[in-house]
Amino acid sequence: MLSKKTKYGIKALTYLARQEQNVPVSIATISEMENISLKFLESILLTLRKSGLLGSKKGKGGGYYLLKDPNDIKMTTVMRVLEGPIAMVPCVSLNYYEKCEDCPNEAECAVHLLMIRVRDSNLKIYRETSLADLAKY
Amino acid sequence: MLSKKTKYGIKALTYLARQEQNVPVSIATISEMENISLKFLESILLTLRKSGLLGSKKGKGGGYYLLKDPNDIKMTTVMRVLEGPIAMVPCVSLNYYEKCEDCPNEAECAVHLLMIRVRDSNLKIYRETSLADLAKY
DNA sequence: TTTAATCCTATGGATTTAGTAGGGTATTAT
DNA sequence: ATAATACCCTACTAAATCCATAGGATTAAA
Repeated sequence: MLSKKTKYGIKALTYLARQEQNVPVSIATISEMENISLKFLESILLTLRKSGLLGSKKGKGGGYYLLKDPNDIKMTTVMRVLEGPIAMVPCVSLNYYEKCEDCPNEAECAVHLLMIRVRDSNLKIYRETSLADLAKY
Repeated sequence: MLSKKTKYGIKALTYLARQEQNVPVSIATISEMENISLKFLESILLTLRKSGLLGSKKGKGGGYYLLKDPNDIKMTTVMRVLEGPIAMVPCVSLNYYEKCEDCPNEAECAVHLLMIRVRDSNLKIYRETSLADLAKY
């Protein structure tokens, strides 16, 4: 299951990508428009800012804004920041590989084999999908 | 992340599929060969039996065995039984559809759009992969 | 009748999730 | 300057899920 954190994070990013101009949007605005708990959203946007996807401006008229063109924000990045590794098991993770304790031979492991296929296909989708693609609709 | 339940379940099914003859194999045997906690495996095999994938034989010389040819056991079935719905959000689930409370319009929802793509590609993989495919290696 | 196996229920610790609460700090418009 | 606005940070919690264990009941073969 996708966590609400990720779900809300994607919604917020899309909302920002849909703005005509890239001016700061307040948390409160996004919270209202996308029906997301304000405080929870606050923590999510903080994560996104720390990851380098968003910039922020304090004070009156402040808020969050995208740091890059939506076409250049791939969903691989977004998913990794919000949801964590894309692989469903550590033994097929590209960035966070870990050997399974119980598994003597990865080459013969059915789970390993299956999950490599799943990882590759998901990776393909996330790589081919940008924030701009999702914001279009 | 894939749950251990699913991971162990797939391993157990593969172990059974790799047997020369389809005779009952005890929980203890599978547990040892695949390094899975016996009691946990027990509950998993019970689930698989209740779902109709496995048959069981009680008493001495008893154990679990596949009810169908491994070629006819698709991973869609296995994943749904062990891990639950394949969709990452209920609003794109074929079998367990649920509308999102917060989302006024699915057609414009970025999460919805993205997760449909993910669902479709995963579904394709699970449909095209049988237990026999995984047991080959 | 003994032994070996599944069947079933319950329980508990650990971890994660999805928030909530409350205050602190920085910036900007006026 | 100062009030208003918005970001920043920490801590807490209720609920759910995950992983596993325990113990007994039931069944069937030798």
